[in-house]
Amino acid sequence: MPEGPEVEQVRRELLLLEGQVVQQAQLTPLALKYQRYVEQEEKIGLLRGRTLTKVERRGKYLVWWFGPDPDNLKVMNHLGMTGAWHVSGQKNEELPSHSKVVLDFASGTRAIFDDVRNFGRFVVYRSAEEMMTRCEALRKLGIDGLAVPFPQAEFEDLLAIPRNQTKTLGEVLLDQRLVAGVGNIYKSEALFRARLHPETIVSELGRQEMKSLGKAVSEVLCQALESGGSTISNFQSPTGVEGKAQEWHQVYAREDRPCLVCGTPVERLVQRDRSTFYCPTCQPRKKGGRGTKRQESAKKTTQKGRVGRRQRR
DNA sequence: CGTGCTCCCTGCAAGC
DNA sequence: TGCTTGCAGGGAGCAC
Repeated sequence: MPEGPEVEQVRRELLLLEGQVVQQAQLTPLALKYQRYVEQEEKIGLLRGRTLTKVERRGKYLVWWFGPDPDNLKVMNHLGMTGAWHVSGQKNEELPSHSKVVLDFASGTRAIFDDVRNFGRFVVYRSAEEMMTRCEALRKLGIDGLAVPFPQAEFEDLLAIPRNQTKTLGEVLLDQRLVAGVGNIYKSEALFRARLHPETIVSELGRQEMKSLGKAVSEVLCQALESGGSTISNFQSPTGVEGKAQEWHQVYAREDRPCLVCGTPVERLVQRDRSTFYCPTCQPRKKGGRGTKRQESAKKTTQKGRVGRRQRR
């Protein structure tokens, strides 16, 4: 699943499209089976004839800017779990099986948005203002986890606000209003690097621990970007470049396997329906920390690799 | 303002 | 072997 570093990787590979003019923008027949794209049917036509002036990343979102007016059309694009862009010069090739959006540029370049699980988004707005009004999540994003230097003071200020004080570290790190760009993989990796137990309550953190946490988040994300992102299960970059970040995952998806530092079996717990992997030895619970109340909602799993989940359908 | 719950999706691993 | 079940995941939208 693309997190901040993977989305940044995608952005960089889309940069070659900047300055190009859209000849045609279409939704695929498959896309029109979903309400979220039917809503875009009319607006996507507005892209024709526009120049793509910029592709920027905000957290895990890509924002596509279309000119000529700098405050002209904007596209909010989220890759969700399985969204991927394919860029090529071939227009006669068969589309990937879950393609949703096809952008043809005057240069002959074609960009295809393919999204297997359909959790991604591609939403056209008439202006930046409309986008920021309509897309609350984008408006509320916290600091960018990939920012260099990492804004540590701002990070600590955000941790100090009331809604964050009572959360566990595992919960708060996934909140895009704190650090935008952190996902489930780098959440576990950052906690491991900071040697902090995922059930630690934010208010229990000392100055030094907040510093380690910010540093760990920043380092994990930046290192992932340098390695070209994690190529895991369903993430693919536009040009098929394979990331190497998964090669240094210390705890993620390593339940029951020995910690690479101390050999203790890695454990997994579930927080807000998301798995968190950690080493119980390297990331000990805080001494004297209360926090026992929290264990109810963050139950440790009993079966290997399976979690009891709510029933659906 | 906040929290917590449900839903969106489909490939595929696990279980029978 | 072949079928069914349900997990994986981030975010939107809703009720309260």
